[in-house]
Amino acid sequence: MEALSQYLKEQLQLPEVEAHALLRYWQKPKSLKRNDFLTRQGQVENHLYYIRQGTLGIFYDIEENEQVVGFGYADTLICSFPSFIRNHPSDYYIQALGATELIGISRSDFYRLLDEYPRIEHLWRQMLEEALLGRIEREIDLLTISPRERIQRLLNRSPHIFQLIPNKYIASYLRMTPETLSRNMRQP
Amino acid sequence: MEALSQYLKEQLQLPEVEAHALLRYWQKPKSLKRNDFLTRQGQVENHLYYIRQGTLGIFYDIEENEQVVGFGYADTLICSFPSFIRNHPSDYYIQALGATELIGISRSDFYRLLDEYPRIEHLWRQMLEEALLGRIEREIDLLTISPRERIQRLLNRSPHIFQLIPNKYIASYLRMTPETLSRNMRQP
DNA sequence: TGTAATTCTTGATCGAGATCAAGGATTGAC
DNA sequence: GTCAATCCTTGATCTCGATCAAGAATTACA
Repeated sequence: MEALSQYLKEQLQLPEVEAHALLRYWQKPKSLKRNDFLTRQGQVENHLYYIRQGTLGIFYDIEENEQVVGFGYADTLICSFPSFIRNHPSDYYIQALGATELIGISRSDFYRLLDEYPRIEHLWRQMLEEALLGRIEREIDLLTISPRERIQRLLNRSPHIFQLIPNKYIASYLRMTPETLSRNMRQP
Repeated sequence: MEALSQYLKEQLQLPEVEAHALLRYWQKPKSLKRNDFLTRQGQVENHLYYIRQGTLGIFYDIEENEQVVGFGYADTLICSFPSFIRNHPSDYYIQALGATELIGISRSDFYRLLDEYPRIEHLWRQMLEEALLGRIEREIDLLTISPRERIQRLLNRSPHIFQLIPNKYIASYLRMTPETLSRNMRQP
């Protein structure tokens, strides 16, 4: 709980009162082993999670293939966003890539807090803006034609991913095969 | 102004008082001819625009190629989002694809209104959530391997685009050449 | 309306990345 | 710590979409 509290107050500049209100509800701890599902396809995502430790992958089955669309790692938030927002069954599934520990807040609690505390909504708005900017970056990554350039962009933007995540997932995330990633990682 | 007012009140459910406050500031009309720039690369995006009529393209130069990353059409909002949010020079440029008429609100006015009216911030938060969901859809579109499937997804999600926008732009948007788009539009 | 510019289509060729395959290196589970 | 499973690498081949080209259709604008 410490890390989240610090994250809210220092990183996100949320005042004490609001941080306290948020933290009261943010306490549904969950432990996952490698390959355990946090969220399954078809299931409604009722929680927003904060990752205490470990790494997770967000997957989407596309034309019968498992496609990686994102990762989660310590001290960030994760959920099947469309499902959480829309309260609909999730097209995505989220799986632990190693031993993982999370805490969650329910959608109803979360949205109640947004309505109750304008500063929390303000914070959430800012986080959404950031998330949107991230997605826009990601879109350019995906549109970049050469595999080598795509790798380079990810290396620049998120070098830590290469430490945390097995290459085969990164390859899928970068819209290429593990072979292509391997061949292009050697000599830059 | 009519259309925007109606859009705010009916589509977005914004109460009279807030709609009125927003509209007071939202009045910087602009007319563009085909190929005119709304926003140039390197220029800071200081306005958020509402498109009264016409169509626009959002472009990004990627590996020396002009890449289409989005479109704008009547009764929607448009701007170089990262530049508008971050107050930094824009990597994107926005160009009219035909005669276009817009009205804009300045960033400073807009953010002042967000701070002043929680309901406007609430509305903006909801719009950001929607925009984020749209981007997530778009990501899946881009990850879809077969050109034919990518076309199909866009046809399902935004059939109107095919009426409004010349195919060569759509091809770029769908990460393929005009030739490939043409060849795959004939027999489904 | 007429004409020039642009866009769309169809064909032929080419090449980058996918696929298939197999040996070697890491990793994880007990 | 051991052994099995998983992951990474390297090579050979193949395939789909890009590229190049040229003619037809459409659109823009005076």
